[in-house]
Amino acid sequence: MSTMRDDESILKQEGNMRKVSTKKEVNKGAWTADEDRILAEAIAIHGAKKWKTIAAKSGLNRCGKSCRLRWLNYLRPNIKRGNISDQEEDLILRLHKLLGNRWSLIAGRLPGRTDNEIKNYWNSHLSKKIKQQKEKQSSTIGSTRKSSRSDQKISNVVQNKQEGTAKKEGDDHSNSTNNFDVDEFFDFSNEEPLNLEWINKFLQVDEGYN
DNA sequence: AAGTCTCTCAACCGCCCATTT
DNA sequence: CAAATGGGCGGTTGAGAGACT
Repeated sequence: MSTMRDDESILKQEGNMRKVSTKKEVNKGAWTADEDRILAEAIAIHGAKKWKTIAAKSGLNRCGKSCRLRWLNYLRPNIKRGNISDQEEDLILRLHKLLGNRWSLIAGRLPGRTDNEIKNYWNSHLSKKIKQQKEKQSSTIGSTRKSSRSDQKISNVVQNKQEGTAKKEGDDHSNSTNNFDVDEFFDFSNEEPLNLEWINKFLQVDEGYN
C-alpha cells in the first residue's frame, strides 16, 4: 500500500523525521502559507474528498493523508480557534466518559472543534485534571461516597456500551446495550447546574447509534 | 543572561475498515 | 471472492515557546 515506508525508516534512522527529506519524495513537516493556499485552491476545484487526486493535481509534494489532515485540522472553514470554554470542557469530559477515546465522535458534538484538538486538549489538560481528582478522591475515600454515585453509574454504562460496540455494530445488541438506559444516564439533575440543551441535540443526532 | 525543563499542538505513523478492481 | 487501494481514526512524536532555575 505505502510507497514511502522505506524512505520513512531511513529518515527515522537519520533522526530527520520532521526535516525536509533528501530523497525525491513527499514533503513532510510544517506546512507553509503557500502550501496552504495551493491546497485550498485544489480542494475548491476537486472537493475535499479525493485526497490522492488533490495531492497529485495540486502539485504539492505531499501525500494525500497529509493534505487531508491539514484541511481537516486547520484550513477547513468554521474551525473554532482559541480556548476551550468551560462548557465545551464539561461536554468533552462527559462524552469521554461515555465514548472513551473516540475523538472523532466527541469532536462531532463540538462544532468547530477537531478531533486532533480535542485529543490534544485531553492529553495535556483533562487527563491531568482527572488524575489529580482521582488522587484527591482516593485520599478522602470513605469520607464521602455520595459524589461518586453518578461516576459509578457512568462507568457501568460505559462498560456496557463498550462491550456492545466491541462486538461490532449490527451484531447482537440484545445483551449488553440493552442495559443502556439513556434517560437514566443523562439524568444530571443531581449534579451542578449546566445548560442541558446539548443533551437533546445529542439524543436527536445519536438516534442511529444504537 | 543562559541553560534546562515543561507544555502545547501540528503533524506523522500504523492500523483498520470500506470500497473498488 | 480476494487483493489492492484509499480514507479515517487513535496513538505518538518532536519542534517551538514559555516558565523556571
